[in-house]
Amino acid sequence: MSNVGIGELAKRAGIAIDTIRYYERNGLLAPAGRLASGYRRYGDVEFNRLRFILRAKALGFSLSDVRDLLEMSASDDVAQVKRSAQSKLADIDGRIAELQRIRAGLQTLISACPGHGRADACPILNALIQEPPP
Amino acid sequence: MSNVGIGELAKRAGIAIDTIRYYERNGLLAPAGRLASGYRRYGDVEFNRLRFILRAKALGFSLSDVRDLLEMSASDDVAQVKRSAQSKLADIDGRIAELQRIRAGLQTLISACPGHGRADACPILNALIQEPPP
DNA sequence: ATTGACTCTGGACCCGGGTCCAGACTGCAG
DNA sequence: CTGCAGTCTGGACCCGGGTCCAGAGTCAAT
Repeated sequence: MSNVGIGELAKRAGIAIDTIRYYERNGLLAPAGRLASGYRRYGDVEFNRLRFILRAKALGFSLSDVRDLLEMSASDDVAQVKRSAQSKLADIDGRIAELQRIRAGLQTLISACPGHGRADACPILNALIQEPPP
Repeated sequence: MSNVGIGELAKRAGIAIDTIRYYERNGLLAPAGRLASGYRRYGDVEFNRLRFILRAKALGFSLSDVRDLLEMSASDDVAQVKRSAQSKLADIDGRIAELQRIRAGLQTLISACPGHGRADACPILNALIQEPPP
């Protein structure tokens, strides 16, 4: 199958060529080999690895998280992978809770704001002006 | 009251001096005046404005959002402020929904993962390997 | 008057995650 | 063989939101 150049790989993955080279520089995705000319060649293994990277990123992992995941998967350390996923889940829960806290504050202010009149009657502005920052 | 220097203002606001100067460079907070020496002086107005900035940031507004809010509040355009807050609320809702989608995907994988055994039996790794990135 | 703490400026640097560029070289179709 | 698209490298640059630094000048307490 495969054995494609960087342009084709980028096209198949739906990302920019530069991004692939960026991932390579950062130790996430090395080409399967090179032509005598130096042109990178990629096979199915690399394509799947790249999809792994993109998928993990979409799940909220940073590139260095992804690097860790790839290392763990290479080392067959399933327990570690699971722990990492759990820790990422807790992280995401924290982010959701924080956003919900912010949302509630904003919603309260919006509900109380008449939407017209003088600025000093606007609870949104007043809250920003008067409440202590956290 | 007040009429303090930048160090005192930073201390009262609980942020770094450099951050105040950074906000000034970015048009968010100018000092009330300067001494002949060039030293910045700040009064209550500036202190409140700084708290506004910090509070708005904590509500999920970017610095350029905050700049807009400050301009709106200066122009007494309450309707505009309310619309901006509503739009920020929608934005936050979107971020929450996205995180919940991610969370659900992750949770499913974690539940299905035995946490031991070979890597190819781990649904977390398999999902990352096999599913198409979005 | 001296000293130590404070402040000034302009600019460099950090992080993550890319994006873009120039100048040289290569691969492939016609 | 020519011509053009593709690729190579190293490095610069972008974003937001700061952070740090050097060298010079200043304030206030003793």
